[in-house]
Amino acid sequence: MAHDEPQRAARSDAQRNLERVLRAAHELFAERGADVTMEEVARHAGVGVGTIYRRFNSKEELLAAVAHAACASTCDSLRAASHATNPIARLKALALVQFHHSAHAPLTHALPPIDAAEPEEVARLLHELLADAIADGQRQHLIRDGDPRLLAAFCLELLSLRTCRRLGNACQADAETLAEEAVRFVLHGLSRVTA
Amino acid sequence: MAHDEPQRAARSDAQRNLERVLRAAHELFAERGADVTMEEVARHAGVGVGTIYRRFNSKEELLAAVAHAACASTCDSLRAASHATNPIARLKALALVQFHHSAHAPLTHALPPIDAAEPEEVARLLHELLADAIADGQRQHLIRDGDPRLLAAFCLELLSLRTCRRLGNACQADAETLAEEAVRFVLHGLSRVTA
Amino acid sequence: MAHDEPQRAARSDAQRNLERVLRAAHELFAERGADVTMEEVARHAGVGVGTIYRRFNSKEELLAAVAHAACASTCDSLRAASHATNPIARLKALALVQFHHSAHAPLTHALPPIDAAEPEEVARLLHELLADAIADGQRQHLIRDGDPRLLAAFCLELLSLRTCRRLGNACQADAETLAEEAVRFVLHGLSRVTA
Amino acid sequence: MAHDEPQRAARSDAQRNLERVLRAAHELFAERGADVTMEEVARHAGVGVGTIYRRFNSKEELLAAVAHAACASTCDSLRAASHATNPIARLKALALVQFHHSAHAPLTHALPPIDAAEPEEVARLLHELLADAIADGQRQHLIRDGDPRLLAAFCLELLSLRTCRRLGNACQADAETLAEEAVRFVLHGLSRVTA
DNA sequence: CATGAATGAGCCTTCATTCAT
DNA sequence: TATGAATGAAGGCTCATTCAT
Repeated sequence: MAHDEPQRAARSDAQRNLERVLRAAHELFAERGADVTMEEVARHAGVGVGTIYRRFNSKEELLAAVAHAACASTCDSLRAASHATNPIARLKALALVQFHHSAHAPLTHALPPIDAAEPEEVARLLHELLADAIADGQRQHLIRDGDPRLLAAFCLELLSLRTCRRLGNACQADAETLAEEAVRFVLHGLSRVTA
Repeated sequence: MAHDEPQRAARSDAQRNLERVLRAAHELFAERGADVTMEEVARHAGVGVGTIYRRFNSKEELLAAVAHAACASTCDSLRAASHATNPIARLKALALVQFHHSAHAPLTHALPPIDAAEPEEVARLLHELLADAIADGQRQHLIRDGDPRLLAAFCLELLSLRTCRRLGNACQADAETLAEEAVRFVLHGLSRVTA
Repeated sequence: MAHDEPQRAARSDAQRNLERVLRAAHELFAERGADVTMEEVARHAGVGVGTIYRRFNSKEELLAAVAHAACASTCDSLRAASHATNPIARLKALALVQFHHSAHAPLTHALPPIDAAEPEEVARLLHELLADAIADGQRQHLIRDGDPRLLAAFCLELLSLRTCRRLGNACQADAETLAEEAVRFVLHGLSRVTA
Repeated sequence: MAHDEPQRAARSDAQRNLERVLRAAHELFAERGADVTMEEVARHAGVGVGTIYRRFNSKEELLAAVAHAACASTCDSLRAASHATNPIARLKALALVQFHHSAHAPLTHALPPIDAAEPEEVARLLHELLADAIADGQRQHLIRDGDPRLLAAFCLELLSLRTCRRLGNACQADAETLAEEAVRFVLHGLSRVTA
């Protein structure tokens, strides 16, 4: 037991390094996409490049791992958001998840097709849950008619941080305000036009 | 005049090469952004790298030229689209321009800030014209209330080829159909909800 | 302290590589000027090109560094040579410094104007010290009359390794012998012609 | 005969082009050495690159031709200068030839060893004639003792335009004045020290 | 013959990856 | 196990040379 201490310490050190690497990689890749140097990631994480290559066999693997973590986090949020029973509330909650997930756009965009399965799966799931909510809303006559999958897709598109950034350039509002406006616009777009 | 022939012949050949280079560069940059090799562009155009460098001093200049051409084309379309007097028709026409202009997204995204002025100017103009159309529509009670600039921004975002490509993955329709659906969604979102 | 060893070992290895690079670069640049390939320098130093670029941001910087080292070495020699009190002895010593410094002629010639400040400063200093020695000699009636700056310039010109190499082609003597002959010629040229 | 006219005109045109190319190449190479672009030479000569390649199979050949012309000119001057009977006058005349020949230094410096035979032959001849003059002067007790070949070599070195340019930086005199000073210095260096 | 557009080998430089310490 | 120096393949760019007009 006594001689376990240093090992455990070493292990926790390694664990901490792994986390630092992932955090650093996430920040940089999410901000600037794939054209960030491994050296830069290492520096940002406060380790040497070798330390990264001990855990990840290539830059691609690191990208995939970071994307995986982001997707896992989004999935947690999705599970929580899909519990609401009211279709409109569910729709709002899911939209908010999409809004935050889109913050990693440059990251998922940078993935090579072979590694893009998971982010696409997340997008697929998000889209499915959104379509379900819309279909429910249609059944309850809260939302206008139309292919739910298509309507859901439009909603997703409208609710990305990237979008909000561009709006910030054209208009005069902060991201959060714009997000709310976007949800409102979407809901209006989905609302029934009564007569 | 007769002795002009060879010169003009040489020039027309060069002209054709220039066009091939621009076309090749446009296709590749618009598809995959800036991380396309000059060698690749040259191969795609059926010329050597030197031929490209005879016309463009750097990859950056080539990118800028291609972006310029795309912007000029979009401007032509904008002029044509902004003639419609009916606000809704104008809105549809402008939306279609945006739809096609967005096909170059990775290209304009790849431009260094210094060269991004023109694409941003086009985006600004597109946005302004759309906002004008929306404001007109509001005055004629054809479009619901709300900041025209904000509403216009949402419309733009929704009408990109990129968006349509993603929708193509999730749904079962070709790009043109999706574009029409998107316009319809947007118009519904802008329509007055008559109690 | 014990755990400093590996770091210091790594550092000393790197240090040795740096020295090898500088030595290789010096030899090649001094011999053939700037049109030596970085690959060639690397091969000559027994390293990869990347190793050079780790220390020097560009070929120009490498050139500048090599030139700086050569100038520093010359400055040391100058300090030592300028201590002699006898003007003739001082003149001889300085002439020898010039003789050795001129071995790097193609190197300093290859520097871009922006980096040429230091070599020019060395040349200026050498010239100034030589002119001082000549002026002293004139005051003591050991050297014939004439503008000391001009006479000094002639001396410098006559005392270059490059010159000696050419003499070696035309005559039948080694460089050192020729250097001595050159000093003798110079001194004779500077000597007072006593009617 | 009538139909000879255009041919002769064409031929004289070609002749004129050849001269222009040689003159342009001479000016540029003599000023900046071998790192002048063929395109630059062509532009300077007012022709296309193809016209140069019609006469010279390579840049190297052009360099050699330009060097040949310069050497031939120098040889003419040498022949004229070597007629003087007075050794001192002959020495001065030859020194002046060297002074002007050295104006092409960067050009001859740029020649690859294989083509350097002729310039070296000129240098050899110049050196030989100078040594002869010195030997004559020694026989007539006008010049101090010493190996004539060695003394001649020193004279040559001292009398280059390149030298004069550098002196111009350090002192305050134009090239011609400096040349005269150099000759004076050389003659003083060669003069007999009586007693 | 003249032209100058096209070619492509080769140079400088970057960066993912490896490996000695 | 962590470090960061070393490696070298690959990309941007230049320029001697060729060739269609």
